[in-house]
Amino acid sequence: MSTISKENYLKTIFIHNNTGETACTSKVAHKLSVSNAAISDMAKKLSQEGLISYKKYRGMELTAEGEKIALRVLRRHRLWESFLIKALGMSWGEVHDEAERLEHHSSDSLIDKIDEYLSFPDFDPHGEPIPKKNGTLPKTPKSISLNEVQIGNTYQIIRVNDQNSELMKYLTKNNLFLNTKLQVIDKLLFDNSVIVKINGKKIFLSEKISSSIFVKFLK
Amino acid sequence: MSTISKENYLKTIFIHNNTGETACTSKVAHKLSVSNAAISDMAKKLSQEGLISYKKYRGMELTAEGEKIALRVLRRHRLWESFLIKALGMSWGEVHDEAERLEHHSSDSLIDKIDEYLSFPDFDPHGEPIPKKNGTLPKTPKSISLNEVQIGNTYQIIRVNDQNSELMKYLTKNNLFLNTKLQVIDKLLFDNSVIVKINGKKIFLSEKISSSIFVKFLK
DNA sequence: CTATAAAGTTAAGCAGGCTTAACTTTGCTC
DNA sequence: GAGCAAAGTTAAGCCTGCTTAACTTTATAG
Repeated sequence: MSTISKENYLKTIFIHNNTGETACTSKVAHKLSVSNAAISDMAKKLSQEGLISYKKYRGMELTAEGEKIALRVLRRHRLWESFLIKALGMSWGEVHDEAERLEHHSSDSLIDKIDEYLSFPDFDPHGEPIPKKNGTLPKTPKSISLNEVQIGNTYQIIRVNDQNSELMKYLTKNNLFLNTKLQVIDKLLFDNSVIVKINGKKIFLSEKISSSIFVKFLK
Repeated sequence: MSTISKENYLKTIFIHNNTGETACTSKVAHKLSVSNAAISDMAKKLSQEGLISYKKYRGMELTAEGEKIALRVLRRHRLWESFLIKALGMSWGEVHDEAERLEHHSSDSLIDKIDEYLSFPDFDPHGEPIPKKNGTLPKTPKSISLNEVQIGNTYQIIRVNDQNSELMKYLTKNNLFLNTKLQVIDKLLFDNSVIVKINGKKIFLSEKISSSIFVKFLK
């Protein structure tokens, strides 16, 4: 049986796998705010159910079956976020936590109605691809993190990491939105922070923040 | 702490209390699809938390504190139902089960946004009053059950009991909506069923169904 | 007033999803 | 390749919300 907890484990493992790495115990534990022991425990169960492949001390990877569930949860999450912003005028910073709960408590029929309401979008308001009903994931345009940009160039924000409500609120407060254009003024090597100019205004971005913002090169 | 399970117990007790009776173990158990033992168990806990008053073998009644929580859940449920119908075009029969889950997983802020979207309605699509943010309940117009009507008279449906998705689907299929006008053709005393005419068409309604439909006298 | 059925309660136990504490494995440094 | 810190695992146990089975209370019929 796929419970709320299991859905969250699978979703988190998917996101880790998706960056190329096998999901390791402590990272998943940190993300889910549970102990490492809880991960080992659940890894056994998910493995037995055929949802992940798991070798002790070697991290976790989703099976096709597990990925299917993860994508279904991700679809729900991203559609809910999109819907709450579009239909109810909620803000970037509010919707993540809300969607984090709603994603586990909506019927397929409801999710499909939301999808239809939004005209079957490919991307959510953070620029993340929304898994389709059939399980496919729209192709994400190439992007680099704001950590890796070059001084003097101009870029456009095409994706932000939707992992943290506080971060979202901070971005909103500083006029950092999807599609915002920015010029790189300076990079401070000793702390990996970046200084950018948006609409003529200089903004300082710490490594933590800039690494959550993904851009494409403009000029 | 108020958990999902406790919210459901309180909501169910409220609905029973609201009809005038103290909520008895077996009725609440039946409604929640759990054993009587589970009710006794939970009654102790809710009582200890000051949410209900409970004397063994004597049923349960909400305290002011418990009623506050119950009304908050009811508000969420009825606003969600209204919203799903209005914003997403879902049907009477679909929304109950959906709202039954969503009511436990929405922030106050989200619920208030839904309330605003709907222009702060007093009644939901079943004619049930929607508790206000401040905990007050809009006054319900006087109504009688379709069981108690008199042959020959004409009535208008002003409320239906939203307890069962299957019932809702049945009503929809038979053109029984809120505000529908109907004429009472006959009542069969031996099984308490009723025969009514709607738009010139005769419809047979069993006791179970007619007792869930509430009407006001027209002529 | 008593017998009895119905309703309610208690006790023991289970499953899920955690925790902490103790232990094991890994992999890196020297 | 020995030693050690970090990462991971196991074991025991807790809490919630249920279950079933056995028992108690209540209400009612005669």
